Amino acid sequence: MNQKKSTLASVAQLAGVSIKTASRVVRREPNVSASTRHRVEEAMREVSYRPSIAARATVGTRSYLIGLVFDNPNSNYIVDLLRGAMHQTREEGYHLIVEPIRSQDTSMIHELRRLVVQSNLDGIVLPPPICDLPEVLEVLKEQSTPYVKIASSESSSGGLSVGMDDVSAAMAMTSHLTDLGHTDIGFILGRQGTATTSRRFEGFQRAMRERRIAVKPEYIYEGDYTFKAGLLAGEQFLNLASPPSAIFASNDEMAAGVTMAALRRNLVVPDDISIAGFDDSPISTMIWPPLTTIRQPIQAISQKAISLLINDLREIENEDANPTLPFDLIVRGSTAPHQ
Amino acid sequence: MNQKKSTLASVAQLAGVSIKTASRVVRREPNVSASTRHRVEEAMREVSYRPSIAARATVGTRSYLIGLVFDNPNSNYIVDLLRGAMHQTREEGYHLIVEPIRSQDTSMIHELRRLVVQSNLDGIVLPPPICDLPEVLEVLKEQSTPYVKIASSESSSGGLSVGMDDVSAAMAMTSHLTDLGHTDIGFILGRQGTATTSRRFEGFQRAMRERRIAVKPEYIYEGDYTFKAGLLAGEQFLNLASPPSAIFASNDEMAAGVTMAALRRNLVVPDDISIAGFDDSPISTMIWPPLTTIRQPIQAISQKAISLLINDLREIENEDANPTLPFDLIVRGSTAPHQ
DNA sequence: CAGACTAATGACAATATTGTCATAATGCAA
DNA sequence: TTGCATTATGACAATATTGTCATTAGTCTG
Repeated sequence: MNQKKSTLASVAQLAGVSIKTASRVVRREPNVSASTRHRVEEAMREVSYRPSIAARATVGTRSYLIGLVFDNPNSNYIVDLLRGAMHQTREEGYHLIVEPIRSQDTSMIHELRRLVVQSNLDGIVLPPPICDLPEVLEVLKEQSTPYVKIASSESSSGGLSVGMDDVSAAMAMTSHLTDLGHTDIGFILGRQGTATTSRRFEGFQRAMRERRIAVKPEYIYEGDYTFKAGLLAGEQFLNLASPPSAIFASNDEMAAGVTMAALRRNLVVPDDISIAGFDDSPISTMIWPPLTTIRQPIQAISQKAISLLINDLREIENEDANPTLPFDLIVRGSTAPHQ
Repeated sequence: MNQKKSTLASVAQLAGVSIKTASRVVRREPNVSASTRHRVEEAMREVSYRPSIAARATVGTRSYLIGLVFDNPNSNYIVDLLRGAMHQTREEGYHLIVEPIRSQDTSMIHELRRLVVQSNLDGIVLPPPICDLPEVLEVLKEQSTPYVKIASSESSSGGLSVGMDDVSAAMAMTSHLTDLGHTDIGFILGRQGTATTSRRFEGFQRAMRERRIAVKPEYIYEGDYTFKAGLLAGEQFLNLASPPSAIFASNDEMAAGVTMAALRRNLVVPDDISIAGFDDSPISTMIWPPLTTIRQPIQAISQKAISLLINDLREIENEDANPTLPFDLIVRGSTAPHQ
């Protein structure tokens, strides 16, 4: 049983240096000779040293704690976000504190403040829709807690936001459909007022404009990201005198709804109609045929957010280039050449 | 700006007692006179005192940290579990550390041990399927870290498990169907070897036996909890010379698959065939008609688990009564009287 | 080679809390 | 009132780490 405690003191003793010097090596501070650094690192490996967050936090400078608050009905999104964030925090020797908060709740702001000051968070990750609440940003500025927003609407002021290039992704999907020969393409919007849906719609429109294909008003449906909205949209489109030959829904739930609508009319997907989704949510492979869709790099996004928070938020702060991460266009069975 | 630090020292000074006495009041230790206790509590309120977890953890007795590890493909389940666990930990003045682990990964055990010893966890919650891994339980016993399992299979040895009474729930659903006049009921099993599916099947069988209704072998299908399995099961059942008039799938994804199979044959649910699911997952209301299903009290279960871990694990340990929490039978549009 | 500067290292205090042990106050029986 | 037991309280050490400042070693410049 060589569980031997693994404290900085034991490392220092083993390496024959002072505790402080050992600390310097651990924290990658300058002014340590190469040889001692080497010796200490060896000792660290020997006793498999891991710094105690508790003690670090006690002394008070850094807490080595990153917060992640969420209030989002979409569990898959949250879990992916969590996975990425946890991986990165662990990588950097930090820990993650996760807190669910309810956006509308009046006591929310109060709880948020408590979380931030009591746990002495080094930073906080704000996924949508929380990242678009001005009062939240207010509190964080007031407490001067660094934060990174995830996929926020560009209008929301202040702070860095990391996300995906929704416009390009929607353009890519639209191009995929036009490349297959489709020109009559229906588009289903998501919930009104969300940043993502307007960006996705913009991408669709821009791609269509580039190809000089007119977008008919009756081919636009205002949905709300639900399966049912997709079902209704599908029925409405298919009832038209000249229905579209392809439908691009701005998320997978709605695309699944369209699929069901098509099925009800005994249409064969993708032979009779192509259907495209967005998000690569689990439902996209749970239905038949599986959906052609866009995969968001959610884990990568939250990793990036954490990494920014821990490492180089300061430097980047001034240049307001919100980093975007690459997406994947996933072609599955729901899209095919226009016949 | 009366942010004034709020340490135990400040509380003690304000109350005119020693730090130690203030600590005693905070920790509800005995041997404090009513008057001083009162005075200290007043002072705590005054400076809105909150103990520093960091310092507590440093000194080493209790860490006030509870761990929750997970490795589960079902995001909704995890998020619900998280919600309940977080609520309860917050309630009790503890914090929650969440870590994703991969059951099959060889380094998993090592990481788990690291988590437990490094963070000095006061306890850990083990959801399925992790709760059924003997080596995990081994590590925890070795480190003498208390743990509570969630919905473990009864065969898995040692430790308390809190969950739902799957048998009764399946019986309730079966009764619901027989009460509607159905006697030819198809049952779709989940993944082979999981504790839940065998319990649900047992409930189905028991209810049928009680009503003296024979269960035909061709009405049993071995699925694996996926949408596709449900689709295949549905097709197989509906191809039978005398197809069942109701189908009870042991989760909602499969029930959704059955619904799609019925739809493909232009059958009307629930008029032509009743379909029942299990779990009340989001898909149950995303399809049409919405599924009659069983709601697991997931949040309540994880709350209970945390509460047990923190408060009264010791006392209960000996009596091996694994607590079960009440479920809900949710009747929606997918079941109707037999015609 | 002296002087000055820089790099490398360590001693010690500080952090917020809890555990141990000692001391003071109180209650009660003889 | 004395003696004893119990209750209430506090002084002090311990926890693992980081920050401050001082000291030593090493290097460069003239």
